[in-house]
Amino acid sequence: MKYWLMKSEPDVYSITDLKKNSTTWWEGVRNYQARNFMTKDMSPGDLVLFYHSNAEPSGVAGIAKVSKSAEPDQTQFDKKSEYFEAKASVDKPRWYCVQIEYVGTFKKTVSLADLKQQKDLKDLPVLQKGSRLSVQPVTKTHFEIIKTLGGL
DNA sequence: GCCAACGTTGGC
DNA sequence: GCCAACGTTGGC
Repeated sequence: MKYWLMKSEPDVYSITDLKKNSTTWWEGVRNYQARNFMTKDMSPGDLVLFYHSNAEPSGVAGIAKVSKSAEPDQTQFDKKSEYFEAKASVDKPRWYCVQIEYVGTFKKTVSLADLKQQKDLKDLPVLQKGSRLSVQPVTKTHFEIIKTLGGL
């Protein structure tokens, strides 16, 4: 089993939305490295730190898990979607996404400031300068520390 | 709103 | 295959 951190802007899709919907396809990822993590390395059952970016405060808001392995992201075929990809076709999809399922919401978001205070988390990818990747692997140790900080 | 960091594109 | 220009991300 692996552990991940996935970013979302809560104005677009928050942990509360995921709780409401129970599951969601993680559509809209348009970065090759993030895509490759989803297609090659993620498996159902993997656990996910749900990270709110561009938020007040930004930080880890809860836990989800991978419920279905990667399939073609349908939004790339939709001309009306902001995620439309002209170079993709149903025969040759370019973008993929996994389905994730709600697990739990932290009592209080573990903010970036909280994360930075933890010496044991100094190597956490999301804390590194210029870290923009929206799907990142995290170690089991880091996952457990953050889960505990979040009260789960 | 600013801007540093990073990814992608496209001319050559 | 290089690299300048451009677009995006995301903290502050």
